[in-house]
Amino acid sequence: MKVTINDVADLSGVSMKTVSRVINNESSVRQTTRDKVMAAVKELNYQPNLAARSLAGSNSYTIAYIYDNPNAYYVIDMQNGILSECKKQNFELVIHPCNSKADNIIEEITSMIKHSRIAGVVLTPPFSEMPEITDQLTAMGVKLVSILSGHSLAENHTPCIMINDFDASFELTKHLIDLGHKDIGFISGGKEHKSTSERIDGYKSALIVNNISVRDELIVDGEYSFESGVQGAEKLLAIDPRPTAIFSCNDEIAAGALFSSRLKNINIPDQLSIVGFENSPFSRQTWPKITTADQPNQTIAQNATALLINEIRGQDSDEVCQQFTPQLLVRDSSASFK
Amino acid sequence: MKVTINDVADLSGVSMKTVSRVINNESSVRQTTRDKVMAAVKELNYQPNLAARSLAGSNSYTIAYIYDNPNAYYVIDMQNGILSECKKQNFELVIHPCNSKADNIIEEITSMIKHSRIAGVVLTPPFSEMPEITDQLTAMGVKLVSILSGHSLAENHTPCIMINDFDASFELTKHLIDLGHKDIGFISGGKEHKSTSERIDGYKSALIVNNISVRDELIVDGEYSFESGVQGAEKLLAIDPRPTAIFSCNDEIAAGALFSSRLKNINIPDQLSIVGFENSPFSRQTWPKITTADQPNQTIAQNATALLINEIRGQDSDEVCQQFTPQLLVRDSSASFK
DNA sequence: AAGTTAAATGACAGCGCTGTCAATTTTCAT
DNA sequence: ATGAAAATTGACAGCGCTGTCATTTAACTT
Repeated sequence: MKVTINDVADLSGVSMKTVSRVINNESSVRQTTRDKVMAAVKELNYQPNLAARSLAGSNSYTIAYIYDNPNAYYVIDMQNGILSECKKQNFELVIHPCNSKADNIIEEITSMIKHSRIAGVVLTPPFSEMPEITDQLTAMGVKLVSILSGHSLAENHTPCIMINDFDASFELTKHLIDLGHKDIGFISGGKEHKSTSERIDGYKSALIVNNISVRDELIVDGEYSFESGVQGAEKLLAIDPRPTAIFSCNDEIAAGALFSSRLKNINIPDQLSIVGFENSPFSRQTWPKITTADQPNQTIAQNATALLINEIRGQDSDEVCQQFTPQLLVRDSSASFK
Repeated sequence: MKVTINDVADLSGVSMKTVSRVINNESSVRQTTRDKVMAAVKELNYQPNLAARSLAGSNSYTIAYIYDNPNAYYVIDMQNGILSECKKQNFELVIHPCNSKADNIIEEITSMIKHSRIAGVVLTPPFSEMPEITDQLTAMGVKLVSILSGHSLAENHTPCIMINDFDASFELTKHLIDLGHKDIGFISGGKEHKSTSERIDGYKSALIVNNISVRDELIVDGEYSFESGVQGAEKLLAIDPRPTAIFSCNDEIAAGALFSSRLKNINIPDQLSIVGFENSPFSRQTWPKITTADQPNQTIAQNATALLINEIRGQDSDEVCQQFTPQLLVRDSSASFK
């Protein structure tokens, strides 16, 4: 029934150890031997036992996705991307949701990594932006790949994927400007997220480049929630003359802003344009649908995983970092200013 | 550095084997011994090595969560529940998202189960309601636990958790009736879901019990989406005299109905009551917040996993099936009819 | 051709745990 | 108290593989 390395060894007439060498693609096996073994592997449809392998060997074939994110859509996308690459490369995935604010968080993570013999970790914000975590992991000899927000591709040695929120935000703002808007409000996300500051900077930069002065009263603090969008819009729409467009730091905020405008009988997009960010399902479940920036999370996760596995395998590739820029997705919540 | 079963055995003064028994919660270990061992486990912070365990044992300690569900919130909740029980019982989890409508779905699942040496599977709709899947799995000797919608606790031998959508729906409808509503519209979910018919039946039953006649024109077909809620409400609100309350088959539909009502300047809840179902984050991100039925998915998943692991361990418990009834959660979208 | 070095292969222990079965202790009836 | 049955515990082999190191074989020397 189940084929072991010994069966392969017997059939090909070599020792168990040599089969092991072939399986692991080690050097110093004669080509003729290698062929013999491979033939036997095929014939018996042999698949190495992962448990035995990781028990005996020092290296593991398991990676972990450690996250703390209230956004279920995001997590699922990431998870699916990671999973598809794992499947391709014969790695296993352990998922580990946890609370980044717990005070024993470092201990929790390290113990979990030791326990499950994790070879590498995929990190998303906020963990990817917490040096105490990344340093600790690196010190433990665990490989990692970080997914984070940023626009200057730092001289990073550890693999990472950068989301260029700055440029995307710039484009989104430019889209509004191109439509004729000059008084553009901004509802920000939580300050603790790097993506928030990146998006604010992109917004400001687009204004400046287009000779529109940045007015601080048009930028209201908020957090990544519907409620915050409602309140932010409330504030912005009380300004006289009121802004003709609102840039919301993400789609949830945009949905809140949309709601708030509806309450005031302000027609979207005729009297007010609203844009979001992320292309989350939220942005499609409103009416009108929200213009946003599309961030291909699943692809990002998959690429990140490929980078990580490369690193684990010790195959040095020239490409350790990648950058993604979310793309402008024009829908129905933005229109030209008349 | 790393603690093994031998360290625990030494510290507690028993044999390795006895520690193993305690870890695996086997019977025939004296309570005093068990306590001693547990104390040592705590002190050393021992965690069994999963690889060794599955290598040594004939049975595996890995379960799979196989799902096909577009609702990210649901999946995350389930996943967290399963994970927490796995952690408690020292099991591993493999997650396997897939498309229930693919034509090679059975083969995909069976091959995955063989390859990953899965001992048991957690199934949610639609898989839990597909006999071709459950039969195949059972035939393979894989233990399983099903989570599904239903109100008659069948004489089932395979473990399952039933969501009593019928009773919950009854309660929700009764809530509206108690508020004085008589003309209660119903926007249904997709017919392919058993939960839809259960919820319709509960609604009808509550009407009948309260001597309100069931009017078919008040029940509109739909599916589990925001858009469907918008359209369903559109239809219902065109009826003259229009219903004074709308029962939406889930929260997304309710959010759509809410939106649609706003457009027509119908004030919620003063002029129209709306209730949803599920207590998904959706129901909290609207304004007003939606009255709904709370379904504790995480707890459900955790209990289901406990049932499954019990079954895998061969510990026959009297309780193979459990029933959960989502609880009425009154919020701001329902009010008495004046 | 004999000696030397490098390449290829194999023998064996052991990773940390569980299954089997035998040894020990406890329990209970006589 | 005494023996038999039952409950509890332990000794030991081995799961399938890789690491180490010894051994064999091939490939060069001069």
